[in-house]
Amino acid sequence: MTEQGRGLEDPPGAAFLLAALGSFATCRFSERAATLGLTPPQIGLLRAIAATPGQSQQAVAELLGMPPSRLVGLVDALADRSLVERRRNPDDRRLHALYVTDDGHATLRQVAAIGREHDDAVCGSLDASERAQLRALLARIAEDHGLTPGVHPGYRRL
Amino acid sequence: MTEQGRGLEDPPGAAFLLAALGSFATCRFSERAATLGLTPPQIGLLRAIAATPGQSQQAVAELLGMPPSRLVGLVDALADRSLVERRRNPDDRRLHALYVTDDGHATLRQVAAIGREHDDAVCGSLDASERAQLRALLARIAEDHGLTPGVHPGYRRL
DNA sequence: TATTGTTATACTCTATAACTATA
DNA sequence: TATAGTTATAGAGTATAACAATA
Repeated sequence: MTEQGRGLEDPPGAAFLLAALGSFATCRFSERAATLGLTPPQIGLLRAIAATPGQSQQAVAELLGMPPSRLVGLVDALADRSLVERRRNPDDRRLHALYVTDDGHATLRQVAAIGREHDDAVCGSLDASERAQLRALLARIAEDHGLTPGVHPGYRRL
Repeated sequence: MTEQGRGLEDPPGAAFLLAALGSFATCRFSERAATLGLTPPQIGLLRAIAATPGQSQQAVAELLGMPPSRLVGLVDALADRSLVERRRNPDDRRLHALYVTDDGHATLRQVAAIGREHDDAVCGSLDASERAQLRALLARIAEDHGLTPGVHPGYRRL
């Protein structure tokens, strides 16, 4: 998506810079994720399952703010690669509890590694104190708008 | 697009916060743009034409980093609403020079207004000095990566 | 009848490549 | 033949709604 803020010559506002750099960062992260054969949504789901193991697909879909039908394809892709597994609940066979496998946890460690590389690549021009400052400012904004920590808001409906 | 950075519980890195807040900001800006009947890409194009009047479609497409074929539909939409116009070059009738009309300039003033509202809504929890600090940090990162000032990078190929 | 997960369908956005008109 | 713009086609990603299985 291409979005403009103000004048091409005027100093852009913080919100426009946020949108532009966010798009840039997402694009770059997507490239790194591809080296693991994963897409950003797949990684988001894998991490969500690891954070809340044993939840139903509907519960995880709710946490991530996406329709359950979308989750199905994402879980399929991760399950095909044995990174997660669905376990039927014997007490209520409608429910599919989601778990990360050992392979999935190993992949999550690789994900953490590319996340650090990504962070260094994006914020390379800032020293440690500046990066902490940036993190603090961004975290304040995110909290102010009620964003779930660690969850990408995607383009969920309001 | 949904992207995860690190753990849902670990403090996310600055790059992840950037992606998450950028997506959030884009979504919110898109809503404001809709009140003008415009999409973010249309606004980006309108602003680009205003910044470089009389350029060919190919030149503007190059500036924005999109294929010329994509520009056609965007220009059509803006031209249908008389916000921009194509003027054929009599010396080389293949060229369509792009100009913003008076209506287009009036719309750009409305765009500037919603841009300010948007900036206030997104950064409302920061005081003026913090917002300036944030802008400075983000501008450094953007410059470090060679982003064209005032132009949203979209998802252009590398 | 209500709920979980799944599938089917349709729609939006975009890129690639073919096409036209001018040169 | 080469270039500017346009149109056609196809693919990715996603939401909505219909459906099947289970309660």
